[in-house]
Amino acid sequence: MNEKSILASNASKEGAAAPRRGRDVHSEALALIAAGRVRSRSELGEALAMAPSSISLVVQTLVTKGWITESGQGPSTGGRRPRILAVSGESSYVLCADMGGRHAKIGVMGLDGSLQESRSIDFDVTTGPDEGLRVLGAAFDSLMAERPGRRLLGIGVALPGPVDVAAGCVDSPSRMPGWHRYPVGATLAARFGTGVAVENDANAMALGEYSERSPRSGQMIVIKAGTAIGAGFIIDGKVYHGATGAAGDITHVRTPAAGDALCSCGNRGCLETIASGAAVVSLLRARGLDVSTTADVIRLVEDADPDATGLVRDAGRHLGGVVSAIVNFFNPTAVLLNGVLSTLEPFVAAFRSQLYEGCHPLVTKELTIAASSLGEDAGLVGTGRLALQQAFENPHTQMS
Amino acid sequence: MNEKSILASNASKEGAAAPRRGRDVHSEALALIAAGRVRSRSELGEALAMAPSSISLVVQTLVTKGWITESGQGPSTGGRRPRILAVSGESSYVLCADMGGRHAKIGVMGLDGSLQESRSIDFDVTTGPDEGLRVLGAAFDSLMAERPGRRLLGIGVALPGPVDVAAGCVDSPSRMPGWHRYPVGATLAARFGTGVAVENDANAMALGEYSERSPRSGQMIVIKAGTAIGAGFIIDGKVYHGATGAAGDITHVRTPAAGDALCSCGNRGCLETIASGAAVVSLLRARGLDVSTTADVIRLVEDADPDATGLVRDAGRHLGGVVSAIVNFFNPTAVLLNGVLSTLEPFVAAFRSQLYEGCHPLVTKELTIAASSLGEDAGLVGTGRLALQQAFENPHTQMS
DNA sequence: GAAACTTCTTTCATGAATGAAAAAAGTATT
DNA sequence: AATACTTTTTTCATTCATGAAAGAAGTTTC
Repeated sequence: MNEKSILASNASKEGAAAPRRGRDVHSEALALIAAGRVRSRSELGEALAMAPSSISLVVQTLVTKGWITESGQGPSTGGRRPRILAVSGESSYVLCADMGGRHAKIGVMGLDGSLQESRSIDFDVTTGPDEGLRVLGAAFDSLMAERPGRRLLGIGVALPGPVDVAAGCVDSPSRMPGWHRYPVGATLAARFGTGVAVENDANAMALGEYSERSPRSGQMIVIKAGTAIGAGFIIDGKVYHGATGAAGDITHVRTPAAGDALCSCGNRGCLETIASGAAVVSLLRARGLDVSTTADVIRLVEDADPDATGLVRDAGRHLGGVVSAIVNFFNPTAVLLNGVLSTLEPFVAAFRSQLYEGCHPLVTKELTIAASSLGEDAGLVGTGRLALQQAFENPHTQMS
Repeated sequence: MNEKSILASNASKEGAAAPRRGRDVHSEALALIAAGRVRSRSELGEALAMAPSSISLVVQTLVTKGWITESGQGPSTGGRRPRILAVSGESSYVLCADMGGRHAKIGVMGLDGSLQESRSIDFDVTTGPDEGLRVLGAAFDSLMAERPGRRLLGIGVALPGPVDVAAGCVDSPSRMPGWHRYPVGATLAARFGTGVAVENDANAMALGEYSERSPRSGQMIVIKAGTAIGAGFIIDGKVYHGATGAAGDITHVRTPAAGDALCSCGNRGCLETIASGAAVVSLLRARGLDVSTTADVIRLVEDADPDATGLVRDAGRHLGGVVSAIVNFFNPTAVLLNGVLSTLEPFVAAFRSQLYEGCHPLVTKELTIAASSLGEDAGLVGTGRLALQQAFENPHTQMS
């Protein structure tokens, strides 16, 4: 009964018949057109790998529903000229947020998937969900107030803890007092009247990076190396969540170099106690330096402080050691580094070298190891994409 | 033009209209029935996640084409009794082989996925592919001679090295002189006139274990701990191969306890040098004990030899340490142990305990950690399944 | 033993996507 | 400018899979 009902609820949706499984052609078409990746029906046909006849029907419904319009003709390439398609709801947008421990980034993404605005706000996760979501809601309000007459289609939020995506909440977070199973998604959905996608911050970051890569295929691991360490894993274009949604935990892997240092998780010897930004800070303080945040460490390394540079290099090495085991087993197409530490060359270099040394040649042969291309906006882009995906799916919010 | 033609050849097949992309429902249904994984229409519906009505039609065509028959009724579970489905080509079979370094196992699998026979043959991988495949071919011949009038539908072979599944050969194996890119699949296909599936031994083992588990879902990692160490990873019911087909390498992960021991891969500090059966053998010899094979070690441990037991326990612990990093990241539903070492309680106990200690509770909460249920036949069952899958796919060899 | 569920299977009208062919709108060639 | 080719889009009958509802065959409860 259990299994069956789950299957049923997945398979059958809203009474419509036979939507091609796991694929809403209309959403995809809309996204492609909005992103400017296709301009005519025939290009859309190629992009979606569908028959021209089907494309014709899809475009027809999109036009009659008022989502797209035909806007003139394009240049001929030796035959009939294509009729240019464009989204009509150009003014619609989604809101996205990437919450950290001490501050958050919020942004606005257009239907084409472009991040139209990105700003930082003060945000203290330790004040609890009520206050936290109040602050976030107010920030969203001001973004919306700056866009009168434009429609909000959805919201995406990334949180720095284990996220239950289906329930839209965090589960047993280690540094988010009061947030355990607090209905973040439902709260925001009620406040703004739209769908809300909730995801882990590292996963969102991974999705963001993935969506910006040119051959959008393969398996990708994205490591967030900041004050804390996180990782996200993309397979088949989707975030891999694992059996209990806890996949991507890398920060509490035991590593010998960590010795007996006590970790926030209660265990000893976790990677976090030696390779995270927070770890470097406390190691530097132990050496008598006056640092209190990861940003201080960044400054020191940029000023070529030998102690700081050495510790950062060590951090990169230890991270590389742990990741190499995963890469060996997992054989991904790319490993990307993000987070503030990834802006430091010594860190990246040590990470890379450790990865090449610790992995089988067959695995590193065609492996891309690189620093993020999106930088601080990666998480925002990821949550934006999630929000768009959710907005396009199902009970289609009729556009203006 | 290039892109277009590729897309076209993918999308449009043999004039038929709208086959659900990348999926032949009839083959899958047949496979499920033959494998004994479903016994009735309704079970088939759950397994394929299709509507009962569709299943009805699929079964109808399979029956009229003579591939399956209804054979009586099953037990009721509180309602109408299911009508049992079974393949009609009961006499057809596939051959399978699991090649090791010093010997091989070969077997016969029926259409229902049951291993009808399993025997060991002498086989020395170092004699090279020509001789090796001659020996294997002869062994297959005798299995076939014992089954006159029955049809061979396909062959599955597992090899102890990195396998290029698409090409049907091994690529840069470390202990298989002369086998590099030798066309194993093509050679056997030409000799026996059937399709041949070639897979890595650990992957085959993983698939075998997977196919015998009750809720056939989730992500599963299977570790082969024998003279060497290998691992296979199943996701969505399929072997995960990674970007270059090298996924599952666990034996060359660096582990600090290994120190500077030189590994066969040319590197130092690999897990293999301390946690494999071969490693235990050489460590015992260094202590002056008279052992030469992993089987000797097994005997010693069964006789409660303290040295051997201690080293085996260490091996389990080190393996557990490496696997815990992977499990943390990957959050699978199950981790299974196979290989001769997995028959030793001290080994399994140490592995388990290390895994529980080294993993985040959120990950181990619902994690199954167990010794294999299939034992030595796991690889054989896996290759048999692969052979069946291949046989069912494509130009359907019309059954008798 | 009749009524009330359950489970399994089929019937039927419908939606989604298709291929084939034609139409529409160009460009290039004579 | 008439003809021949290209490219883009639509029309139409057809196939695949579906949901809803009914039918078939049991079990459980009162």
